[in-house]
Amino acid sequence: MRDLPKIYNAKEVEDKIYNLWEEKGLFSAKVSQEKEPYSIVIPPPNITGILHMGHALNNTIQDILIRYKRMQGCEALWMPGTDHAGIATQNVVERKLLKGGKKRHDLGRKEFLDEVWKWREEYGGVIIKQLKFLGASCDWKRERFTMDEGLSGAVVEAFIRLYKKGLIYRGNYIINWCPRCQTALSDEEVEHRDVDGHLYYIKYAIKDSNEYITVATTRPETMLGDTAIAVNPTDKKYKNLIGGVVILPILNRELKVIADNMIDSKFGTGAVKVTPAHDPNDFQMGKKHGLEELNIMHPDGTLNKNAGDFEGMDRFEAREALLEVLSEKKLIEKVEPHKHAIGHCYRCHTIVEPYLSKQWFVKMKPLAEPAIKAVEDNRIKFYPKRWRKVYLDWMYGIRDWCISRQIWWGHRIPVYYCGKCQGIMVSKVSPEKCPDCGATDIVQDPDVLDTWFSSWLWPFSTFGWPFDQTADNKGRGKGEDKEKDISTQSEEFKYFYPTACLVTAQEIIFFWVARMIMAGLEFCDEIPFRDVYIHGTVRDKTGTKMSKSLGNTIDPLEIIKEYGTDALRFSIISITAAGQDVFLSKERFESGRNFSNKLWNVSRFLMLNLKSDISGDFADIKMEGLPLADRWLLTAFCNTAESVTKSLDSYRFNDAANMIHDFLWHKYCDWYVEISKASIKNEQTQLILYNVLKASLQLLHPVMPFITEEIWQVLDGREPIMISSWPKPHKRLIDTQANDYMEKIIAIITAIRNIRAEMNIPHKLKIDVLVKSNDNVLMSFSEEIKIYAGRVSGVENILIAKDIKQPKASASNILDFCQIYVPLQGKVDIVTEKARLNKNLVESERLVSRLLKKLGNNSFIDKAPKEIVEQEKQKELVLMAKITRIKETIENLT
RNA sequence: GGGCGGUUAGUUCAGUUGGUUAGAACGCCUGUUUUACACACAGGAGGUCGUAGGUUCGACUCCUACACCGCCCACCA
Repeated sequence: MRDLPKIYNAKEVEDKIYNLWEEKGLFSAKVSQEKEPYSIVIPPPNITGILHMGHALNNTIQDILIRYKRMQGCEALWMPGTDHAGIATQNVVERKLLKGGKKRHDLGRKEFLDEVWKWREEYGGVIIKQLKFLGASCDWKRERFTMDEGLSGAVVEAFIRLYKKGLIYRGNYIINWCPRCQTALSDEEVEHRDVDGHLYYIKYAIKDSNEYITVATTRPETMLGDTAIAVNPTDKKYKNLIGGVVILPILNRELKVIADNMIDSKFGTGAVKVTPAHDPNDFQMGKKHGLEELNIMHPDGTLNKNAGDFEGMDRFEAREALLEVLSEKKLIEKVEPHKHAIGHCYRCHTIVEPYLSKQWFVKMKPLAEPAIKAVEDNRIKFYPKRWRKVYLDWMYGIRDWCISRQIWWGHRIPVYYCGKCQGIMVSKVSPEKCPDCGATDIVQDPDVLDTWFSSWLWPFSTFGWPFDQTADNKGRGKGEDKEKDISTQSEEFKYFYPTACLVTAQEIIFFWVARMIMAGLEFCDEIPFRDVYIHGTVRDKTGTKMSKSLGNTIDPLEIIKEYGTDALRFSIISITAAGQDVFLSKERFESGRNFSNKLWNVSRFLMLNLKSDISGDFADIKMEGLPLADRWLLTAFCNTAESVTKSLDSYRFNDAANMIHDFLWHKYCDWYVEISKASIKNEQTQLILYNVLKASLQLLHPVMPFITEEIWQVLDGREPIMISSWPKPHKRLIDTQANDYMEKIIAIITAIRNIRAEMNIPHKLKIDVLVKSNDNVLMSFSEEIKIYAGRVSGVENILIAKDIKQPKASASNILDFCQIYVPLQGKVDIVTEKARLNKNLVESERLVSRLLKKLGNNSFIDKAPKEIVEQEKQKELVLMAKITRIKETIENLT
């Protein structure tokens, strides 16, 4: 054993330890038939990502599971990688180009993509480096990227399979369009936020009449694309207008008045303008009534030539201009404030436009069915359970998935069009000629796929799926492992898939979790994971979600720098109850830092006091003749080991962390180490100090990997703690009676300390103590009590006996099972002493009266279980006796 | 509009199937340089568990309403 430096230098230790693990190859997992597999795939962070508290929480949890299972003897694989994050990354690179005054179209597709790859080479690995700072024990050699050769092959394969099954189609529909990113979005990529808007009441002239019909709208500019007016067929107000014609203001086009029961006659005026090209409802109505779909907008959100004088204006600019014109013409009946939810792009937060365009879709209902069943049958379980319902509700109402994106960065859609006959070819590679007409004029679809179209394959594409391919199956990207043979990869898939647990946040259930389940069942005929653990969202202390734009973030890297990674991990885990959101402030990390410091110092204490050649494990501890405190500690340790194991098995990470904290700090350090200072040279004491600390470090290792490894290396060093075996409680070491009596002694010592503190007895002054008790067993521990109390509460002599009389001028403390007297000639003030005893009396009487009420209730006696009644009667006896003794003690005070 | 979560000490939160004298951390008060740790040690104060009902021998825990805070979903223009 070597010494530990006085101060724990987290940064230095963390670098050293992480390198040690990596050098020894401890992160890597391989197929091993003797071991049970335990695998987790990481939610691949975006290559644009930088580590935030959400990542810190998410990855700490995964690392805890992986380290725990690894120590339990599983072949634990944590599969890492990154996501190409189509829109997000493209936006970042576009912004960078813009600084040089260039747009992506100035470069052209190929050159732009080169730029993105360059950017990725330079910055795409930042998040991985940061995960390493966090201590993540991923099998880095397996690191994947969603744009790898292999994973790209998987994407194409998945597309083609679905297309052939008729589950992918192309069509003109209203989709969510981001005018800034200039691409379609899926429904999930739109964030709805309540916005204070207005409801404008606009008058449309009825043809050949002086009258008007008023419609209400929140988006007046879309009226330029109106192709009808709709009312409810049962609405008496408008009955005679149905089939008539009204004049669209400004553009003066004629619009038919149609009847449709989609219209709610109670909302607004009961009459609705119909704009099939710019509203999903109107689109549906338009189809039903054969209305013209008139697009008035360019992809960038400016109006097109169909908008007349408003052509070229931005949509919101046009709204203002249009309202002005309408107002001049006195066509605005009124304007009401109106709060409503408006969709925003989840990547750039621009207001999304419902937009008519030709896109590719996945038919989801057939995919959803088996995925619903898998959860209904509990083959996949959600933790906490409430997310099961959220998942199922969404799946029951699932809608088709718009998967084409009008951006460049991503997997290009494997569809080719014949320039001559317009035929469609779906293929892995560009066909040389059209199979229908033989033309060679062939163009690939310019669009790329939604990022999530690669993510949903992640749990199996990372294991080399698809397996029946040769061309697309050569592993991971640029150059490495080209020779890897297919059977090996299938072997790994068979071994590690399905994965054990998916750890993620609530926001991602629909985007990713649900889709992975569908993909797993569709493409592999097997669920992708058995458990889904949903942790809370990280918020600031006011409850607002942490985000860069709000500036309310706490940077995990800063915490790591200041307090150490283990402090970060411990703190965030100990305050995160299963699935609850986490409210953070910087001060909350102090508890983790303090705990690190405590661990470090108690370890230093051992180094300074233990024999340098100490060895021997739990088996070498001789229980025979072992003192009480030692038995108590061993029992408490076994209980802790058992509870921690149970907690980790049920995803109760905060409980696990807090239980080890409590054991190590308050039992091991505060009591056992203090007491053992009296017998520090004793071999058994040393063995216990040594082994209990080591085993506790093991229990703590999944949560605080670095400091536990560092201390372990110094204490033991034979093999890293990381691959040591998870501690099991040994029956031999458990002594319940000793445990109970030690708890009593702790109560006695606490009572003595209480007297000392309240009587202001100086620390250096030794005192004598008398304990009156009828408990023979307690008396049999007299010698130990004397040592313990002497060591930690400054007691010179202590006498435990049945027939002790209350000495004159003594301070006392009456417990449930004994009376404690401290003779203090000349130091006891009768008034304060009485007050002290009285407080105890009042509290005991309060408890007794409550008990008496309960025991006086006949139906309690009749109906409550016998043990409970007996237990309450016992309590009453004990308390009554205690009250009597307190009263006597007060009376004898002179 | 539908669904979900929360409401427990000054603060932030635990409290797993109903039976504990309702816990922790931080903060607060008092004392301590006791030979690992002041990022510490010892002692202490502090809660009618959001409100109102109900079920039960018994409710922080189960049920029903309500209030407030927060989140998610939703094509009422």
